Amino acid sequence: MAEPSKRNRGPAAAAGNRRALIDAARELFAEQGYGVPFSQIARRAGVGQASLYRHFADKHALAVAVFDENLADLEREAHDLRGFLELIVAQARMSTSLLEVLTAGDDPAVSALEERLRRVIEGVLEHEHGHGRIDPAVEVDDVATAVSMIAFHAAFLAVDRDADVSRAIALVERALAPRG
Amino acid sequence: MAEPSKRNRGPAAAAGNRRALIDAARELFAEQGYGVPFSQIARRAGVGQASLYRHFADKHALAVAVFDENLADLEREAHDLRGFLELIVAQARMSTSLLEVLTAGDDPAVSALEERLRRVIEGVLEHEHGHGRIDPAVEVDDVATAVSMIAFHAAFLAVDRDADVSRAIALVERALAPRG
Amino acid sequence: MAEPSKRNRGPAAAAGNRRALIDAARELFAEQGYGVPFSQIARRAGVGQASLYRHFADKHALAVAVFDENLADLEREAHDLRGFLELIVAQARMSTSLLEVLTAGDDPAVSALEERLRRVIEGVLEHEHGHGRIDPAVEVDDVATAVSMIAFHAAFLAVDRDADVSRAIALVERALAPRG
Amino acid sequence: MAEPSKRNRGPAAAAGNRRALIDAARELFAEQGYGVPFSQIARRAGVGQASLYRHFADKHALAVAVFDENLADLEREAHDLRGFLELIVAQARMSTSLLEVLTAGDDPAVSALEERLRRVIEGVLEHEHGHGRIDPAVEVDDVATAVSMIAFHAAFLAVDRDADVSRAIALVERALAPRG
DNA sequence: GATGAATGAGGGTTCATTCAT
DNA sequence: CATGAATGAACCCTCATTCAT
Repeated sequence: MAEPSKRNRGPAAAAGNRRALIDAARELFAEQGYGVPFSQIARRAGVGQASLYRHFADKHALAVAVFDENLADLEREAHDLRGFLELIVAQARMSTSLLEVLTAGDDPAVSALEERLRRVIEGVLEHEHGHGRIDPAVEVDDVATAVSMIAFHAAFLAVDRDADVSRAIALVERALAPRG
Repeated sequence: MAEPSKRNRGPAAAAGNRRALIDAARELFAEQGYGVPFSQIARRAGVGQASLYRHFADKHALAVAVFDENLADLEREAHDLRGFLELIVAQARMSTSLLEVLTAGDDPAVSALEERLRRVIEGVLEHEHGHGRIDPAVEVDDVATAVSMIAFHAAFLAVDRDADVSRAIALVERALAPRG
Repeated sequence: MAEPSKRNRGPAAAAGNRRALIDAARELFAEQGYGVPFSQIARRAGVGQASLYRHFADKHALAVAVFDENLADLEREAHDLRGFLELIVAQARMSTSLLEVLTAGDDPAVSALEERLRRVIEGVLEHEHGHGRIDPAVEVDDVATAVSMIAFHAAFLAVDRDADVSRAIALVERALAPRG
Repeated sequence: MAEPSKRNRGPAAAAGNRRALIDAARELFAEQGYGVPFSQIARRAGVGQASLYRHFADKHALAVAVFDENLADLEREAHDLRGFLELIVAQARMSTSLLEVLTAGDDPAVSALEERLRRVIEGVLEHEHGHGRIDPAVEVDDVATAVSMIAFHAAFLAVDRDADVSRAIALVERALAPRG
């Protein structure tokens, strides 16, 4: 009675299932890395295994969906360089294992995400150029490279190394700073 | 007797087997990533599976052995900053999958390797301070962080993105350069 | 209203659905064998899965329906021995996978089909006895056995072995021919 | 103590395992058809699943091994036409599901088996031509076709239809008999 | 001490079937 | 009465690890 029983809640469950799957994937990728069993994601989401396959053809597709949400956060919240870098680092530390996924293969969905990331970087550059905190010669590709470096660094660090993260952010800021 | 067959060449083969295993592991990690089956490494080395276990308790131990040799190369060949960075990048691109292994867990063997890496960095710093290409305020930890960043970046890039690598090296050099 | 969409066209669609399902089943059994997923048959027919279940309780029932239509063709078109055998062979090569289904179990629906087949054979025998091309001692069961043999032979041959088929027909004709 | 325990009896078990697997396959193919789960064959043989894969890459390879033994029986025991046909029929009824396997694809191993079958047929033809029970014009291909027909017929019949089998043998004999 | 076959647990994937809409 | 998503059981296959020789 209390429990509406898990058995076939019908198509109405579809949207909720999708959300539960993405959330479960985000958690488990963070806890156990990208190698986490696909079946475990379904179990954590409280969803049948076949339903997982219906929503996401493979783990890659799930990773893309998680990254898509991360990117939406960036688009909404990142404006100045410092805030942008800190958000990137925070996301990388949460979604460690996604990074390796996004670099391999040439999924058009991934390319689209990269394009959106470049757009965010452009916004940051414009904002900072106005404030003189980034050298005028710095291009989008430079920042994109810096983002990649700092994200991987943060992702693969042991969890408790905040000092290292600050150091990395400082290095990037110095690399992009206006030159005498 | 007539045949010098593969079957049980006796203890004399031990050293050669160890070499063959490390070489096979290096190749296969590069070709197929860290996930390569243990059995395949033994086969490539031309060695029985149980012998692999005798020499290396698990894949982690093999990764450490490969990384140990990489470090020896660094100790022998790295002197100036540019050369050091280029060698780091080259190693990272060959032994991509090792990086993630080394960051997880706290194996004392890995800690020892990190200590040796710091020693190499110290040497580079001394060398460069004499030439004024690195800011005097830069510490070993700064370079260590930069190395981590650039190594991961190089490791996870698609194989043919040399331009990105150059850009990353330039960024690091700028971050470490003497400040006006 | 504007859209005559696929969604629930009401009871009127029932007959059309049945036809579409049988056609889809015939095609897919031919293309992929009897093992084709039930869901795929529904999709090819452009019908929901549950509707498939409403019309046919299981794959066996679908196979019977297809075979039923094959038999109607035989009843309509088969008169002389040669034409009969050629039609049998053609059907067997199209509906290969049905044969094994029909032989297993003792579905009364299948028995009814077998009875109809015997009736067709009787017609052929009468026709041929008049022309002296079949030995008077040949019984319906003899022809039924020959039909079974030639049908299986044709069904399991590689698709391009027409010579073998002709040879098989010739063998059957010789076996049934009047004896000196 | 009584039980030597199943756990890793070592390489010595290899030959015995191979035999057990072939025997189990023969039984299960007969009982449940070619669709029987691969895993079940391993269980029936009392062998780990991976060992099954070591010995036979797939079900097809197992079927070939079973058929290979059948053929050895034919080579040893078949001489006159009647005995040959009866043995073929008996084998087909035991190894029903193998027939469909052998007809699909173009495995060189299967081609070799077919060649051996032709050799057996040649022997039978020579033997019978001496006794005048087969028409001189009959070729190896004719008999091969007849064998295929009668084997499939026997294989797919319900188990208790001996009368049908006799009828089929009689038909083949008549088809091959000397003509007035 | 080296060998390589045996083991069985575990993950990926698919399918028949059910059921809320 | 049609729809199509949800379910979980079942199968295939691979792998790390052990152990008789």
